[in-house]
Amino acid sequence: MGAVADEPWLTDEEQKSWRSYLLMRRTLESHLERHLQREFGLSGSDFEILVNLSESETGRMRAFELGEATQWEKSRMSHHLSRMEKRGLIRKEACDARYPEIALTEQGRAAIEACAPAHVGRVRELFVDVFGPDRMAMLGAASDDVIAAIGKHQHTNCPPDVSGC
Amino acid sequence: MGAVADEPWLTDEEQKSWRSYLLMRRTLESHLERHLQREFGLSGSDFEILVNLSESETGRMRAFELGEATQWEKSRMSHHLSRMEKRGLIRKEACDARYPEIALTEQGRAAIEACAPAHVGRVRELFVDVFGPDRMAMLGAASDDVIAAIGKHQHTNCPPDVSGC
DNA sequence: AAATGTTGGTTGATGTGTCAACTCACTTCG
DNA sequence: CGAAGTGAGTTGACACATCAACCAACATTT
Repeated sequence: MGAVADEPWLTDEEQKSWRSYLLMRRTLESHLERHLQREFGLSGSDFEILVNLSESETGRMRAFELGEATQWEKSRMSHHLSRMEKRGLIRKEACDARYPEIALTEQGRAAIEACAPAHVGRVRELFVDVFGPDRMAMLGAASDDVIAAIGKHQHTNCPPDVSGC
Repeated sequence: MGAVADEPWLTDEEQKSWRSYLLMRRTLESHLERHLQREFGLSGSDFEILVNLSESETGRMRAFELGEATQWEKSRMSHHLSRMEKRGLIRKEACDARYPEIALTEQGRAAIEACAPAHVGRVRELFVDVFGPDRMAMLGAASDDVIAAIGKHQHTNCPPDVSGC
């Protein structure tokens, strides 16, 4: 468990921060998720879809657009939209006779409007305000760097013939 | 969507950082998880259990200890250990005739030793080194603050009679 | 000693995410 | 025109997480 330079292992400092981060991530996520579920009967996934739909001008989007916005796999999207439709939160409308549009229902809009303030309030209280503006800005910048690094890694590390990249 | 002080909403700055963080978190997690799965046939959950077992002196722990270390629900632990046993990664040994011990098998130890360097290497390359020491230290400190805030919130916000807190 | 409670652990039902295979409308190329 | 291809979306099988109910061994109480 040393800190030899060309070994992949983390130093004690690094490991401590990394593990704090992992624990925070899990604790925050399950806390937010549980409250959303208890108080409003919505999962984090439901919330994400509803936010995207409610932010669009028309309240309707194609599944593909939702996929771009959320970065979900298409099959996850399909499954989840079916479940949400069954619960009356959205509706699939076959306008294009090929690519159905996903529309927010009354009930869906009511749900998102009811829970958004409480949810955002908790995000602010437990995360944004705890970080504070400086650390928050730094986190945003570092996050963008990590996203870029992963993107670059995807391209450099995958010769085009290798499957599944 | 303004920034009225006593409203819960996030400012544009805050929202940008928060969303970058969310995207980073998801991208990193799915990237690490997918590679672990592809290259070694292990899920992140498998990895977590195996790391804890392999770090213990004896290579064996009680399920309860694993639960404390990982913060999993006990039923999740039970289900997952059953699956891992079926795959030969661990073994449940009924020494105490009541609380079975979870032991690393040969195969389990081989699996964790084979994949740990690659996994840690990716964490370093894509996260730790991208953050760099300063931002990494800051993230660790801020994470601890968030964990503390959530802990305090749990206590202050739940009158003892309310169910499920 | 019998009744009760506590606690670590299991089980089954249900909702969710992922992968691979598939459908179907439309394109493109022969 | 017809055959192969493309791309959005669906489906089914499986792994997984969560919840509530349960079990079984120990502790406590009376």
